[in-house]
Amino acid sequence: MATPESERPGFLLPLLLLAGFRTLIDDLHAELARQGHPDLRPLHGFVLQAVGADGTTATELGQRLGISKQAAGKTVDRLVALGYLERADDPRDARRKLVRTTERGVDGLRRSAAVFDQLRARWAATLGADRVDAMEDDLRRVTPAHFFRLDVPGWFGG
Amino acid sequence: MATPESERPGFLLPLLLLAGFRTLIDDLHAELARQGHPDLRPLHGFVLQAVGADGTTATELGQRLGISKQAAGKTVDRLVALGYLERADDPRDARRKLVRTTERGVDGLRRSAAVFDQLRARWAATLGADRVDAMEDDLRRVTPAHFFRLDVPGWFGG
DNA sequence: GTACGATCGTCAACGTGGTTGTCCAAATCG
DNA sequence: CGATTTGGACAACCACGTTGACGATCGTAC
Repeated sequence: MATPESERPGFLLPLLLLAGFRTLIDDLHAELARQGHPDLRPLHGFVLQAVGADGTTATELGQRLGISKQAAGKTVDRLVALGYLERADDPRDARRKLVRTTERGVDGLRRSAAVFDQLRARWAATLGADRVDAMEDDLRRVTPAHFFRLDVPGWFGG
Repeated sequence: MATPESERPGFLLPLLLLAGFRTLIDDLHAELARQGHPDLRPLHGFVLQAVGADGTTATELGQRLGISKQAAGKTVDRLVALGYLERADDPRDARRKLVRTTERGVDGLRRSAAVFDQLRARWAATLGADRVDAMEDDLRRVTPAHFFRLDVPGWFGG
Protein backbone atom coordinates (compact mmCIF):
# COMPACT_ATOMS: atom_id res chain seq x y z
CA MET A 1 0.00 0.00 0.00
CA ALA A 2 2.96 2.25 0.48
CA THR A 3 4.15 1.35 -2.98
CA PRO A 4 3.31 4.06 -5.47
CA GLU A 5 2.97 3.43 -9.15
CA SER A 6 6.56 4.39 -9.69
CA GLU A 7 7.38 0.89 -8.53
CA ARG A 8 5.69 -0.43 -11.64
CA PRO A 9 6.60 1.59 -14.71
CA GLY A 10 3.74 1.53 -17.17
CA PHE A 11 5.80 0.60 -20.19
CA LEU A 12 6.34 -2.94 -18.92
CA LEU A 13 2.71 -3.89 -19.26
CA PRO A 14 2.53 -3.73 -23.07
CA LEU A 15 5.90 -5.43 -23.30
CA LEU A 16 4.70 -8.31 -21.17
CA LEU A 17 1.45 -8.60 -23.11
CA LEU A 18 3.40 -8.71 -26.36
CA ALA A 19 5.82 -11.24 -24.94
CA GLY A 20 2.92 -13.41 -23.80
CA PHE A 21 1.22 -13.24 -27.15
CA ARG A 22 4.41 -13.90 -28.96
CA THR A 23 5.54 -16.90 -26.97
CA LEU A 24 2.14 -18.50 -27.48
CA ILE A 25 2.22 -17.89 -31.22
CA ASP A 26 5.85 -18.96 -31.51
CA ASP A 27 5.17 -22.18 -29.62
CA LEU A 28 2.10 -22.83 -31.73
CA HIS A 29 3.99 -22.55 -34.97
CA ALA A 30 6.93 -24.55 -33.78
CA GLU A 31 4.48 -27.33 -33.00
CA LEU A 32 2.55 -26.88 -36.25
CA ALA A 33 5.80 -27.12 -38.19
CA ARG A 34 6.46 -30.42 -36.41
CA GLN A 35 2.99 -31.63 -37.33
CA GLY A 36 3.38 -31.06 -41.05
CA HIS A 37 2.54 -27.39 -41.43
CA PRO A 38 5.90 -25.64 -41.68
CA ASP A 39 4.61 -22.99 -44.05
CA LEU A 40 1.80 -21.69 -41.88
CA ARG A 41 2.63 -18.19 -40.69
CA PRO A 42 1.12 -16.48 -37.64
CA LEU A 43 -1.17 -14.44 -39.82
CA HIS A 44 -2.46 -17.42 -41.74
CA GLY A 45 -4.22 -19.02 -38.83
CA PHE A 46 -6.24 -15.88 -38.25
CA VAL A 47 -7.12 -15.68 -41.89
CA LEU A 48 -8.19 -19.33 -42.05
CA GLN A 49 -10.28 -18.75 -38.97
CA ALA A 50 -11.89 -15.74 -40.60
CA VAL A 51 -12.71 -17.66 -43.76
CA GLY A 52 -14.59 -20.13 -41.65
CA ALA A 53 -16.35 -23.33 -42.58
CA ASP A 54 -18.83 -21.73 -44.91
CA GLY A 55 -16.36 -19.90 -47.11
CA THR A 56 -16.52 -16.27 -48.01
CA THR A 57 -15.28 -13.78 -50.58
CA ALA A 58 -12.19 -11.61 -50.64
CA THR A 59 -14.14 -8.42 -50.06
CA GLU A 60 -16.04 -9.87 -47.12
CA LEU A 61 -12.84 -11.31 -45.71
CA GLY A 62 -11.26 -7.89 -45.86
CA GLN A 63 -14.15 -6.44 -43.90
CA ARG A 64 -13.89 -9.16 -41.26
CA LEU A 65 -10.16 -8.62 -40.86
CA GLY A 66 -10.28 -4.86 -41.00
CA ILE A 67 -8.10 -4.63 -44.10
CA SER A 68 -8.75 -3.63 -47.69
CA LYS A 69 -10.20 -6.07 -50.17
CA GLN A 70 -6.98 -5.85 -52.17
CA ALA A 71 -4.87 -6.88 -49.18
CA ALA A 72 -7.29 -9.69 -48.42
CA GLY A 73 -7.09 -10.86 -52.01
CA LYS A 74 -3.32 -10.96 -51.92
CA THR A 75 -3.29 -12.96 -48.72
CA VAL A 76 -5.80 -15.39 -50.22
CA ASP A 77 -3.47 -15.76 -53.20
CA ARG A 78 -0.65 -16.86 -50.95
CA LEU A 79 -2.79 -19.28 -48.99
CA VAL A 80 -4.12 -20.73 -52.23
CA ALA A 81 -0.53 -21.23 -53.41
CA LEU A 82 0.22 -23.02 -50.13
CA GLY A 83 -2.82 -25.27 -50.50
CA TYR A 84 -4.79 -23.96 -47.55
CA LEU A 85 -7.52 -22.17 -49.47
CA GLU A 86 -9.21 -22.64 -52.81
CA ARG A 87 -11.25 -20.38 -55.02
CA ALA A 88 -14.45 -21.25 -56.81
CA ASP A 89 -16.93 -19.35 -58.94
CA ASP A 90 -20.19 -18.34 -57.42
CA PRO A 91 -22.88 -19.84 -59.65
CA ARG A 92 -25.32 -17.13 -58.66
CA ASP A 93 -23.03 -14.13 -59.14
CA ALA A 94 -20.32 -14.16 -61.77
CA ARG A 95 -18.52 -11.28 -60.08
CA ARG A 96 -17.95 -13.11 -56.81
CA LYS A 97 -15.17 -15.63 -56.29
CA LEU A 98 -15.87 -17.86 -53.34
CA VAL A 99 -12.97 -18.65 -51.03
CA ARG A 100 -13.06 -21.92 -49.12
CA THR A 101 -10.63 -23.74 -46.85
CA THR A 102 -9.24 -26.97 -48.27
CA GLU A 103 -8.84 -30.23 -46.39
CA ARG A 104 -5.31 -29.13 -45.54
CA GLY A 105 -6.67 -25.85 -44.27
CA VAL A 106 -9.15 -27.61 -42.02
CA ASP A 107 -6.38 -29.85 -40.73
CA GLY A 108 -4.25 -26.85 -39.87
CA LEU A 109 -7.12 -25.17 -38.11
CA ARG A 110 -7.95 -28.30 -36.11
CA ARG A 111 -4.35 -28.76 -35.03
CA SER A 112 -4.04 -25.09 -34.12
CA ALA A 113 -7.03 -25.33 -31.83
CA ALA A 114 -5.60 -28.41 -30.15
CA VAL A 115 -2.18 -26.82 -29.63
CA PHE A 116 -3.72 -23.64 -28.26
CA ASP A 117 -5.63 -25.73 -25.75
CA GLN A 118 -2.42 -27.47 -24.73
CA LEU A 119 -0.58 -24.19 -24.36
CA ARG A 120 -3.33 -22.74 -22.24
CA ALA A 121 -3.25 -25.88 -20.10
CA ARG A 122 0.49 -25.42 -19.69
CA TRP A 123 -0.05 -21.88 -18.45
CA ALA A 124 -2.74 -23.15 -16.11
CA ALA A 125 -0.34 -25.75 -14.76
CA THR A 126 2.27 -23.08 -14.10
CA LEU A 127 0.09 -20.29 -12.79
CA GLY A 128 -3.03 -22.05 -11.66
CA ALA A 129 -6.20 -22.33 -13.70
CA ASP A 130 -7.84 -19.52 -11.75
CA ARG A 131 -5.03 -17.10 -12.59
CA VAL A 132 -5.35 -17.79 -16.30
CA ASP A 133 -9.11 -17.41 -16.11
CA ALA A 134 -8.65 -14.16 -14.22
CA MET A 135 -6.16 -12.88 -16.79
CA GLU A 136 -8.63 -13.53 -19.57
CA ASP A 137 -11.48 -11.96 -17.66
CA ASP A 138 -9.42 -8.89 -16.84
CA LEU A 139 -8.23 -8.46 -20.39
CA ARG A 140 -11.77 -8.70 -21.63
CA ARG A 141 -12.71 -5.83 -19.36
CA VAL A 142 -10.06 -3.47 -20.68
CA THR A 143 -10.25 -4.30 -24.38
CA PRO A 144 -13.02 -3.66 -26.86
CA ALA A 145 -15.23 -6.68 -27.37
CA HIS A 146 -15.41 -8.25 -30.85
CA PHE A 147 -11.75 -7.37 -31.35
CA PHE A 148 -10.56 -8.97 -34.53
CA ARG A 149 -8.47 -6.55 -36.52
CA LEU A 150 -5.68 -8.16 -38.40
CA ASP A 151 -3.85 -5.22 -39.85
CA VAL A 152 -1.05 -5.86 -37.41
CA PRO A 153 1.97 -5.70 -39.71
CA GLY A 154 0.84 -2.52 -41.36
CA TRP A 155 -0.36 -1.14 -38.08
CA PHE A 156 2.76 -2.00 -36.19
CA GLY A 157 5.03 -1.07 -38.98
CA GLY A 158 3.70 1.92 -40.66
CA MET B 1 -13.77 -27.72 -10.65
CA ALA B 2 -16.33 -29.52 -12.71
CA THR B 3 -15.56 -27.20 -15.60
CA PRO B 4 -13.17 -28.78 -18.06
CA GLU B 5 -10.91 -26.78 -20.29
CA SER B 6 -13.43 -26.96 -23.07
CA GLU B 7 -15.15 -24.07 -21.32
CA ARG B 8 -12.17 -21.90 -22.15
CA PRO B 9 -10.91 -22.50 -25.66
CA GLY B 10 -7.20 -21.89 -25.80
CA PHE B 11 -7.23 -19.67 -28.84
CA LEU B 12 -8.84 -16.80 -26.93
CA LEU B 13 -5.83 -16.25 -24.72
CA PRO B 14 -3.46 -15.02 -27.46
CA LEU B 15 -6.25 -12.95 -28.96
CA LEU B 16 -6.87 -11.23 -25.65
CA LEU B 17 -3.17 -10.63 -25.08
CA LEU B 18 -2.87 -9.12 -28.54
CA ALA B 19 -5.96 -7.00 -27.98
CA GLY B 20 -4.56 -5.77 -24.68
CA PHE B 21 -1.21 -4.91 -26.21
CA ARG B 22 -2.81 -3.25 -29.14
CA THR B 23 -5.26 -1.10 -27.25
CA LEU B 24 -2.41 0.17 -25.06
CA ILE B 25 -0.25 0.99 -28.05
CA ASP B 26 -3.13 2.53 -29.99
CA ASP B 27 -4.08 4.70 -27.02
CA LEU B 28 -0.47 5.71 -26.55
CA HIS B 29 -0.08 6.87 -30.11
CA ALA B 30 -3.39 8.63 -30.22
CA GLU B 31 -2.20 10.62 -27.21
CA LEU B 32 1.29 11.16 -28.63
CA ALA B 33 -0.23 12.49 -31.82
CA ARG B 34 -2.20 14.95 -29.71
CA GLN B 35 0.98 15.99 -27.93
CA GLY B 36 2.88 16.88 -31.06
CA HIS B 37 4.21 13.53 -32.21
CA PRO B 38 1.84 12.43 -34.97
CA ASP B 39 4.60 10.69 -36.93
CA LEU B 40 5.77 8.35 -34.21
CA ARG B 41 4.87 4.79 -35.12
CA PRO B 42 4.50 1.93 -32.64
CA LEU B 43 7.85 0.55 -33.65
CA HIS B 44 9.64 3.84 -33.19
CA GLY B 45 9.17 3.98 -29.48
CA PHE B 46 10.85 0.63 -29.04
CA VAL B 47 13.70 1.69 -31.27
CA LEU B 48 14.21 4.96 -29.41
CA GLN B 49 14.17 3.04 -26.17
CA ALA B 50 16.77 0.64 -27.56
CA VAL B 51 19.03 3.46 -28.67
CA GLY B 52 19.02 4.73 -25.13
CA ALA B 53 20.59 7.79 -23.62
CA ASP B 54 24.15 6.85 -24.48
CA GLY B 55 23.63 6.29 -28.16
CA THR B 56 24.71 3.23 -30.07
CA THR B 57 25.50 2.04 -33.58
CA ALA B 58 23.30 0.45 -36.20
CA THR B 59 24.91 -2.94 -35.82
CA GLU B 60 24.57 -2.92 -32.06
CA LEU B 61 21.01 -1.70 -32.35
CA GLY B 62 20.22 -4.61 -34.64
CA GLN B 63 21.59 -7.02 -32.07
CA ARG B 64 19.52 -5.45 -29.30
CA LEU B 65 16.36 -5.61 -31.35
CA GLY B 66 16.97 -9.03 -32.78
CA ILE B 67 17.03 -7.83 -36.38
CA SER B 68 19.75 -7.53 -39.00
CA LYS B 69 22.08 -4.57 -39.06
CA GLN B 70 20.68 -3.60 -42.44
CA ALA B 71 17.14 -3.49 -41.11
CA ALA B 72 18.29 -1.50 -38.12
CA GLY B 73 20.08 0.91 -40.43
CA LYS B 74 16.97 1.46 -42.52
CA THR B 75 14.86 2.15 -39.46
CA VAL B 76 17.47 4.59 -38.21
CA ASP B 77 17.29 6.33 -41.59
CA ARG B 78 13.57 6.88 -41.18
CA LEU B 79 13.88 8.13 -37.62
CA VAL B 80 16.65 10.49 -38.68
CA ALA B 81 14.39 11.82 -41.42
CA LEU B 82 11.66 12.37 -38.81
CA GLY B 83 14.05 14.19 -36.52
CA TYR B 84 14.09 11.67 -33.69
CA LEU B 85 17.61 10.36 -34.17
CA GLU B 86 20.86 11.79 -35.45
CA ARG B 87 24.08 10.26 -36.70
CA ALA B 88 27.58 11.30 -35.81
CA ASP B 89 31.02 10.01 -36.57
CA ASP B 90 32.88 8.09 -33.93
CA PRO B 91 36.17 9.94 -33.40
CA ARG B 92 37.85 6.76 -32.24
CA ASP B 93 36.66 4.47 -35.04
CA ALA B 94 36.02 5.85 -38.49
CA ARG B 95 33.93 2.83 -39.44
CA ARG B 96 31.35 3.38 -36.74
CA LYS B 97 28.49 5.86 -37.08
CA LEU B 98 27.07 6.74 -33.71
CA VAL B 99 23.31 6.98 -33.43
CA ARG B 100 21.89 9.29 -30.79
CA THR B 101 18.42 10.46 -29.88
CA THR B 102 17.74 14.12 -30.55
CA GLU B 103 15.95 16.52 -28.22
CA ARG B 104 12.77 15.64 -30.03
CA GLY B 105 13.49 11.97 -29.52
CA VAL B 106 13.99 12.47 -25.81
CA ASP B 107 10.74 14.41 -25.65
CA GLY B 108 8.86 11.60 -27.36
CA LEU B 109 10.37 9.06 -25.01
CA ARG B 110 9.52 11.10 -21.95
CA ARG B 111 5.93 11.60 -23.06
CA SER B 112 5.60 7.92 -23.91
CA ALA B 113 6.67 6.93 -20.44
CA ALA B 114 4.17 9.34 -18.91
CA VAL B 115 1.31 8.10 -21.08
CA PHE B 116 2.14 4.47 -20.36
CA ASP B 117 1.98 5.25 -16.66
CA GLN B 118 -1.40 6.88 -17.13
CA LEU B 119 -2.71 3.94 -19.13
CA ARG B 120 -1.55 1.49 -16.52
CA ALA B 121 -3.22 3.61 -13.85
CA ARG B 122 -6.41 3.49 -15.88
CA TRP B 123 -6.27 -0.28 -15.96
CA ALA B 124 -5.59 -0.31 -12.24
CA ALA B 125 -8.64 1.88 -11.68
CA THR B 126 -10.79 -0.50 -13.67
CA LEU B 127 -9.43 -3.82 -12.49
CA GLY B 128 -7.79 -2.99 -9.22
CA ALA B 129 -4.09 -2.39 -8.77
CA ASP B 130 -3.55 -5.88 -7.43
CA ARG B 131 -5.02 -7.45 -10.56
CA VAL B 132 -2.72 -5.50 -12.83
CA ASP B 133 0.25 -6.40 -10.66
CA ALA B 134 -0.82 -10.02 -10.76
CA MET B 135 -1.20 -9.95 -14.53
CA GLU B 136 2.33 -8.64 -14.88
CA ASP B 137 3.72 -11.15 -12.42
CA ASP B 138 1.95 -14.02 -14.13
CA LEU B 139 3.10 -12.96 -17.57
CA ARG B 140 6.65 -12.73 -16.33
CA ARG B 141 6.45 -16.33 -15.18
CA VAL B 142 5.36 -17.68 -18.55
CA THR B 143 7.54 -15.59 -20.83
CA PRO B 144 11.29 -15.61 -21.26
CA ALA B 145 13.01 -12.89 -19.25
CA HIS B 146 14.91 -10.15 -21.13
CA PHE B 147 12.39 -10.40 -23.94
CA PHE B 148 13.03 -7.61 -26.38
CA ARG B 149 12.80 -8.87 -29.92
CA LEU B 150 11.44 -6.34 -32.30
CA ASP B 151 11.17 -8.32 -35.51
CA VAL B 152 7.43 -8.28 -35.08
CA PRO B 153 6.33 -7.28 -38.57
CA GLY B 154 8.56 -9.76 -40.29
CA TRP B 155 7.84 -12.34 -37.69
CA PHE B 156 4.11 -11.87 -37.78
CA GLY B 157 3.96 -11.41 -41.44
CA GLY B 158 6.50 -13.47 -43.15
C1' DG C 1 -35.34 -3.62 -72.65
C1' DT C 2 -32.10 -0.62 -71.75
C1' DA C 3 -29.31 2.54 -69.39
C1' DC C 4 -27.18 3.57 -64.99
C1' DG C 5 -25.15 3.01 -60.48
C1' DA C 6 -23.23 -0.14 -57.15
C1' DT C 7 -20.32 -4.09 -56.31
C1' DC C 8 -16.49 -7.69 -56.98
C1' DG C 9 -12.11 -8.77 -58.36
C1' DT C 10 -7.80 -7.48 -60.15
C1' DC C 11 -3.82 -4.65 -61.66
C1' DA C 12 -0.51 -1.14 -60.70
C1' DA C 13 2.23 1.79 -57.87
C1' DC C 14 3.89 2.70 -53.56
C1' DG C 15 5.44 2.60 -48.38
C1' DT C 16 7.17 0.13 -44.37
C1' DG C 17 9.73 -3.44 -42.42
C1' DG C 18 12.09 -7.60 -42.82
C1' DT C 19 15.74 -10.77 -45.20
C1' DT C 20 20.26 -12.30 -47.63
C1' DG C 21 24.30 -11.32 -50.39
C1' DT C 22 27.99 -8.30 -51.76
C1' DC C 23 31.41 -4.95 -51.19
C1' DC C 24 34.54 -1.22 -49.46
C1' DA C 25 36.89 1.08 -45.85
C1' DA C 26 38.82 0.95 -41.52
C1' DA C 27 40.51 -1.40 -37.43
C1' DT C 28 42.88 -5.25 -35.41
C1' DC C 29 45.80 -9.09 -35.20
C1' DG C 30 49.83 -12.01 -36.32
C1' DC D 1 53.42 -5.10 -43.30
C1' DG D 2 49.78 -8.42 -44.91
C1' DA D 3 45.58 -11.02 -43.51
C1' DT D 4 41.38 -11.14 -41.10
C1' DT D 5 37.53 -9.10 -38.83
C1' DT D 6 34.14 -5.59 -38.38
C1' DG D 7 30.86 -1.56 -39.51
C1' DG D 8 28.12 0.54 -42.87
C1' DA D 9 25.93 0.82 -47.15
C1' DC D 10 23.86 -0.86 -51.59
C1' DA D 11 20.94 -3.97 -54.16
C1' DA D 12 17.53 -7.32 -54.81
C1' DC D 13 13.89 -9.62 -52.87
C1' DC D 14 9.63 -11.00 -49.94
C1' DA D 15 5.46 -10.22 -46.94
C1' DC D 16 1.99 -7.16 -45.83
C1' DG D 17 -0.42 -3.00 -45.97
C1' DT D 18 -2.32 1.17 -48.60
C1' DT D 19 -4.91 4.04 -52.64
C1' DG D 20 -6.43 4.62 -57.17
C1' DA D 21 -8.25 2.90 -61.36
C1' DC D 22 -10.76 -0.13 -64.30
C1' DG D 23 -13.39 -3.95 -66.51
C1' DA D 24 -17.21 -7.14 -65.80
C1' DT D 25 -21.41 -8.15 -63.75
C1' DC D 26 -25.62 -7.43 -61.12
C1' DG D 27 -29.81 -4.88 -59.72
C1' DT D 28 -32.81 -1.44 -60.38
C1' DA D 29 -35.27 2.39 -62.22
C1' DC D 30 -37.29 4.05 -66.09
